Parts: sequence; structure tokens; C-alpha cells
Amino acid sequence: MSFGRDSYHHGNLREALVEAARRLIAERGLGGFAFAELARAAGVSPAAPYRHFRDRGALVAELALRGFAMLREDLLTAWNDGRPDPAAAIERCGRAYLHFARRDPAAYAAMFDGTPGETDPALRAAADAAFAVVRNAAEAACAAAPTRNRPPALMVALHVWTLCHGTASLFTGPPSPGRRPLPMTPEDLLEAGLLVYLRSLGLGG
Amino acid sequence: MSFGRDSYHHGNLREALVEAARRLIAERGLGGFAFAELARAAGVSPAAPYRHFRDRGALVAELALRGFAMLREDLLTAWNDGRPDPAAAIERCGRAYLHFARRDPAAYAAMFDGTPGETDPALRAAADAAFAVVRNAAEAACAAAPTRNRPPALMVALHVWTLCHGTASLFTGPPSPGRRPLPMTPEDLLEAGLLVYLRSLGLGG
DNA sequence: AAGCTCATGTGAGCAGGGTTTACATCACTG
DNA sequence: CAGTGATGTAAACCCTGCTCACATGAGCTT
Repeated sequence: MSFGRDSYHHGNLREALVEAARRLIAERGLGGFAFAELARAAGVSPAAPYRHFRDRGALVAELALRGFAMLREDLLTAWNDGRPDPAAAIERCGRAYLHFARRDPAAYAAMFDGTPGETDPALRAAADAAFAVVRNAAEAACAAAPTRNRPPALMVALHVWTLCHGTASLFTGPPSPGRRPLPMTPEDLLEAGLLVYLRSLGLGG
Repeated sequence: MSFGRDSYHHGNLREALVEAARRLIAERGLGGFAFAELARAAGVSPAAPYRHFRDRGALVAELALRGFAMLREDLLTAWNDGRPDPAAAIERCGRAYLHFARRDPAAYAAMFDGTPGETDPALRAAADAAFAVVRNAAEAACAAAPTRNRPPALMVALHVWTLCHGTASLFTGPPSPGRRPLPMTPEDLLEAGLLVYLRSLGLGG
């Protein structure tokens, strides 16, 4: 369990690599970390990381996997069984979503901009589990809505997720050319959007 | 004006590079094109592209610039002065937005995932011009809404843009780990979302 | 037509990254 | 205490981004 490298083996290389990548991606974007650079930061030879990750993509996938697990927990806490009412709880979920995207931009990028290629089943499962929280919230919201205005719960969940992701993608993280200047916080923009949307379903204030 | 390279000079290198980049980015993502590869595809030495673009980022910025101009035109056409009514016209804009993201995924990526660094003023202006169309549509929609339910037009524009971008980002282009399987087309999902949202403002329906 | 100029392309070259392979070290286990 | 498997090293390969001095030739001036 040595960190400063007093022995031949690092003792914690895998974690060190993940954390170094998290830092670099947060600073310079998804493409902004070099495998060799991580190795250097850990005080290890350029080939060492390959003992822990098949390639760069595998490290990004690991980051995404952990990200989905954390996001799921944050959403579960925010949902809090829909108390005091589904609309308020969903707005809390929106804030939690943005908070997560801000707190761990590297994981967020890995989750939504990463690996155009094949997707590992465990990763897909983690993504499903995170979405399931929103899906469940949408079910509760629809159950609480007047019968006439009930759209399918899955669609509501997708709309909520879309609004959250759109807000996070456009207004947090590294600025892209398409980023608009905001006259309010992203949190307030999202809350207002969710409010308007849910009101149309007969929910909220 | 030679293409197959019968003379020392290419004659159209700049355009050839942009088009090759567009193709490669569409296939392999934003990081998936090599400057040297573009040169090879154009039958030119690896140093030649640097006569036309300062670096890789400059080419991406060019793609983004053209993208915003095209998107603006598409949105203007879709808006069609708000006929027959603002809600219907805004939904048409949403479809146009998705259609653009699908038709030119490389430009779309350059516009919204590109260059974490400084942004050229012309690029910013092009982005502003495209957003202005939506902004204008939101003004018209708000003007048509019952007085009690009028949120600020800018906020409505931002919500619409966010919904469009969220949908495009999550459900078109190269699949990311966070992508959900959809029981409908992205177009229908977005249309439904805009419908619910605008209904809350007292429009459409 | 002669000559100048400048945009455009070339070739060579440097630093550095991704990845593989054969080998070294070491913790653990029987 | 030897054997084994996990972990790190060294060296090597090719590719990329980018720079610089130089070559080419299109178009303008005269």
C-alpha cells in the first residue's frame, strides 16, 4: 500500500490512474489526457497502465461506470420517495443532476460523450439503474396527475432526463461554441423548465 | 481547379480538407480525425493543411462556423414567420434542429462539443445569429400567450433550445453510454415535449 | 514577354503518444 | 522454499502534430 513509490510495485496504480484521469479530463476535456501522462504522474513507466486497462477507452468506460453509480445514488437521495410531492422531488432530482455534472465533469463527459464504439453490459446496466430512478419518479408523478393529462410515464421520464441533460450539457462544464450566456444559474433555468413542464401535467404549484 | 492532382497545386485543398474532416468526424467522433490523414486523403503532404488552418482546432472551428450558419437558415425556414401559429412553428423548428443534427453530425459535434479553449468572435456571432431565431420565436410565442402565464421570452427560448439540444445530444449521433433506447423517434419525443411545455404557457393544443 | 511576388505545396525533422513484446520483480501459496 | 501469477520495466515500432527551409507556379506589373 505505498503511494510515494518506495517499492518496485506501486501498490495502488489502478486508483491513481483513475483519479489522475479524472483531474486531467476535468481540466482539458475528454481528449485531453494522455495515457503516458497518467503513467508519468503516477511515477510509473508508460506501459504500466496497460496492466489495468486494455486501452484509453477502457479507462473512460470505468469512469463512466462509476459515474452512473454515483449519479444513481444522488438521484435516489434527491427523490426521497417523492416527498413532499412528486413535482418538488423531481425538481430536487434536477438540481442533483446538475450538481453531479458540476462536481465530476470528467465522469459526466465519459458518460455522455464517451466511446462511440461498443458498450460493455455492466456499463449499460449502470446507466439503466440511474435512469430507473427518474423513470420511477415519472411513474409517481403520472399517478398523481389528473387522469385527463396523463402522458406515458416513460415519455415523461425521457423529457425530464432530456431537460436535465440539455441544461448540463449546454451550461455546465467546459464551454463550447454553442454555449449561451445565462442571465440566471443553470439550476434556476432547469427548475423553471421542469416547473412549466410539470404544470402542464396538472402537477406542482 | 484540379481535383485528381495533375498539377503541383491542389487547387481546392481547403474545401477538400473540410469535407474529409466532416466525413471522418461523422464516422469516428470529434477526436477521430488526424490532420495527417486528411492530407493523405487529399493526396497532399502532411504539412500542406497548415497553409489553410493554424491547427486541428481551427478546422473544427471552421466546421462549427459553417454549421451555425446552416442551422440558422434551417431554423429560419422552419419558423416561417410563425405561421400558422407560434406553437406549430416552434415544433417545426424542433424538427429542423434534429434534422440538422442528423444530417451533419460532424458540424453538430464541432458546435457543441468542440474547442474547450478560446472562441473566435465570428464563431460567437454565428452562434448568436442561430439562437436569435429561436429567441425571436419565443418572443412571438410569449406575445400570443395569455398574460397571466407569460414567462420571460429569453427563458422560453432557452428552454426550447435546451430541449432540442438535449434530444439531439442524447438520441442522435454516435451512441454514448448514457443513450437510452427510445420507443419512438427522437422527433416525436421532442415534439411531445415541446407540446407539453408550450401548453403550459397557454399555447397550442 | 520578362520578371516579381506571394500563396501554396514539399521534405526533412523533432518531440511525444499508443501499443506491443520480452523480461524483471515481488507477494503469496502450497 | 520453490513455483506462480500479478504487476511494473525497457525497448521498440509506427503514427501524429507541428515547424522550418525550400520549391513551384499563378497572376500581376511593366
